[in-house]
Amino acid sequence: MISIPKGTKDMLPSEAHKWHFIEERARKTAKLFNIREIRTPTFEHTELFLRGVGDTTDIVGKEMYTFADKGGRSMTLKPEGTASVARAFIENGLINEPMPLKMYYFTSVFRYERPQAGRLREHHQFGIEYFGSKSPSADCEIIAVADTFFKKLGIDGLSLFINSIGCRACRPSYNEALKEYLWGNAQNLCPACRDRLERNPLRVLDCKEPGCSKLLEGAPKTTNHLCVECVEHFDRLREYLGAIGIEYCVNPRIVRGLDYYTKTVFEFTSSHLGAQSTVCGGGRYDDLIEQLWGKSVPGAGFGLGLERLLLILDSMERRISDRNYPELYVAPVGKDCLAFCLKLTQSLRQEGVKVETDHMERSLKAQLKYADKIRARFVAIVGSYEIEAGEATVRDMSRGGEQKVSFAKLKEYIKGTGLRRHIWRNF
RNA sequence: GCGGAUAUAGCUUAGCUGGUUAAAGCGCCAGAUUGUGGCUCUGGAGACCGUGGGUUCGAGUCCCACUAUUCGCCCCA
Repeated sequence: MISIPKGTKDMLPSEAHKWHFIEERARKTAKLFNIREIRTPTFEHTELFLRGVGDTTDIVGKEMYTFADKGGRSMTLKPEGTASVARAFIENGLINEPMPLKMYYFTSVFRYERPQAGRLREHHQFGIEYFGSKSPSADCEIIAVADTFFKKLGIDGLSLFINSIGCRACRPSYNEALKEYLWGNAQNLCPACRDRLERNPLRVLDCKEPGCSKLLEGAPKTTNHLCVECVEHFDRLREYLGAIGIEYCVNPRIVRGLDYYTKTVFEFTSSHLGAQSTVCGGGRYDDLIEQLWGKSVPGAGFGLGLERLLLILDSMERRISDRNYPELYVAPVGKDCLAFCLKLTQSLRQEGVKVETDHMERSLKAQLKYADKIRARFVAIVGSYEIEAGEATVRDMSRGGEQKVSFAKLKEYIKGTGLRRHIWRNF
């Protein structure tokens, strides 16, 4: 038996409606903010991620699905969404669009890691990217997009943490201060952190080893070493978040694992998730486009994990009902009526009625049983009597009543009696 | 890459200190007379008990290895 690859999941028909629900709410949210969709390839030249995400990161260093194609080019399955969008922005001259340029995407993300609760080797993200604005109002709006989306889904128990990790101008001096502090106590650091100290000192900050955590309590904070510009940016972001009523908590320990972030970083965590509690993470990346292209264009965005979102919805026992039931089931009585029923079914579908009919050559009794299971609202029984009389015997499956309806008026009857149609449309 | 836990039908599980044809519920299929669902009843299909080796007269049960799953570490959504 060939099994599914480690860390991947099938999306089965019985849970399709949950994904559709999430995707629809995401698209509606994006529309509210005037954000348009972009789609980029599943794989890119490896070089893009080396330059964009940064080769000191764990993602690039040990988690990428990299392979040589038949032409000998090194390709990599997207380990995150932003680099691809940045590449598309540059390559398609989107700099000439009116700024800011706001885009959203759904994408598969691939990382070679050990799976655990809320972590897969292929997962899916809803993400947004804003290009062209260096104003903290853009950071604020990005956070508002995520917040609005969560509210639309009816999710609670979320916490928003924000931080500023500075920019090219002030980060080096912070790194120095941090290194100096940590060097004095290096014997208390875990081996991984001792290594990080040289390569990427910022990363020590979010280590959860007890020893490191304790040491970090007295460590210098990024927010105390920011340059004037970064301080102002962070202050204004907080002011704007306050103005639109989004609650947040400043957490100086938040450092994202992607090198392109500057100034603002943030994450939403959920109490409903296990150890991997971050459901949405993002921030500002003012140097990313320049690193890839040479020209400087500021940007900011977030990535939001859809599997984790689904875990939250499940653990909240928030029922997402599947209302995509057939409006009508056409039940042929005997094989002789099949051709007639196929024709009837086909013409009803052309008129926009959701119809199902028999493909299992079941008895009438079994067909009614089946119609009940698939929750068809009506059943049209079509036997030789009905064909002769020119009208179907229509059974209302929730009430139990039966009525003769001429074939020509079936659609009218089904649609007209569908009292719930109005409610369905609002869903 | 490193730890811990688990592995019996499609799903959830039972299987007592090793002992004959491995159970149950749900689900699936079919019937309970003549063309009618939900409830009930009856029957059926479906398991090389994760894989390989060992101990034993005898292994689903004990031992070892491997594999897979799962939770956690690192890191991330």
